[in-house]
Amino acid sequence: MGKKKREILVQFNKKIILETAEKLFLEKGIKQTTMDDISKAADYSKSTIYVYFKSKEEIYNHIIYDHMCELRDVTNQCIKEATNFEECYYTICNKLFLLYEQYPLYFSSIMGNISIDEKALAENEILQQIYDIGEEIANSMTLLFERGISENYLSSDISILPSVFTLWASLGSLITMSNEKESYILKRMNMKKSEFLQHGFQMLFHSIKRR
Amino acid sequence: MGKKKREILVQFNKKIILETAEKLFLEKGIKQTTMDDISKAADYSKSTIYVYFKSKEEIYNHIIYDHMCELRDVTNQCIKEATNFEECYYTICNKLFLLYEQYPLYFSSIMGNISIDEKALAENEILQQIYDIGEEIANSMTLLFERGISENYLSSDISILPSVFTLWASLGSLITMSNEKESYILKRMNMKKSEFLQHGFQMLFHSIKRR
DNA sequence: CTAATATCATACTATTAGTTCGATTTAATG
DNA sequence: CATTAAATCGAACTAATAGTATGATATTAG
Repeated sequence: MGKKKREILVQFNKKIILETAEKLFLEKGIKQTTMDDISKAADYSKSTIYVYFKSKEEIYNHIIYDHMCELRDVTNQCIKEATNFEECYYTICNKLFLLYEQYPLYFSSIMGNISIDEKALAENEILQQIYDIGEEIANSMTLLFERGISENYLSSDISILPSVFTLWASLGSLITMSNEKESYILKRMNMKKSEFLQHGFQMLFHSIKRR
Repeated sequence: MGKKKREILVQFNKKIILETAEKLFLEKGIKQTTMDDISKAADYSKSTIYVYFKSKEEIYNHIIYDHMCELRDVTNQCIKEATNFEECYYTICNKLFLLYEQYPLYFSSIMGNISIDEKALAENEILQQIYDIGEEIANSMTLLFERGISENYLSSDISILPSVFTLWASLGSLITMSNEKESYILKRMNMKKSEFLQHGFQMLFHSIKRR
């Protein structure tokens, strides 16, 4: 078997394991899913699972990585297609919300791993890759903010990178919170989650908007 | 022994166990601290520990509860002493940051448990108490926002409760993030953590400020 | 002193991540 | 087809740890 073919097979096996793990994680929770569960459901022996991934955490990190790539693609898409900064801002906000709904288990990690500190990163390939994707996203957002300045939505003396990171952290936390507290929001604020989120997105828009 | 005296002893024992657990959690991490560790360090047998707390999670929740009480007291203090809304806002921001530094392990839970959804809350006394403290804090913040309106820092048609919760989530996430990414912030933005935070606090102030 | 209560030590169960290793299967290659 | 190397299997094993059970011992109230 040529080297190419083998490599394809390896990726194929990894993919099956990851997809199975993700399905189980969603069904019964990450903590509650055991390596034996994954092994049985994916129809590989446990030893084989450990050939492909050196720990459960590495499986988790690979899932995060894949979804961060999706996030990067989505944001880049928004930036490419938007007609102006403000529209792009709200589109990204709503896409982030969709991402939460699609991957509630991973959303915080996806958002929070944008440019994590470079600790113990060197030894771990997948963490390194996660870091790199985070940087790509941060760079795209920086470009978007520059566009915001040129379109006069943002002041030209805004500190771009600090603003990007503050906004990013706020959006991530807002979206997570609106889901965790959905019934509270309905009861105490008489708002649907989506209304609450729109309010929050507007609020945070004003945190960066030119004054 | 009178009932009073016994009750005092119970509280005393609980306190020792909690303090010991917290010390160990800080030293070696929460996950890495075993119930046997706590038992040995606190000098109670493991069985006795389980008389006072029904699980490790309950110990954790009691610690959270205690620190949420501190947070409530601190915010109330700020609100009482501040000369105006803006000053109070920044004082609370800085107090939150101090709280993070004091309790890095619990900060997210302290901030995030403000008014959690009422699920499975009924059966669990300490979670119920945590919920109640969260409500107290939310109420204080509501009063503060009303003062902000009357002092003309905030617009009179602001949606108070949604704004409080969005701000709260944003501040919590910002503070946590600034610590996790401290070295990144220094390297890429050439800012000390405290500078970055001041920038973020100002940004978020503009998200609520009257326009 | 007696009875109730609190504490103790110890051993136990159950779960699960991760390892080991020899047996078996698969497939490339001559 | 036969040889060989790589991949996979399976099953038993280790180590860690939350939580339980139990019977003995100590403390204290009345």
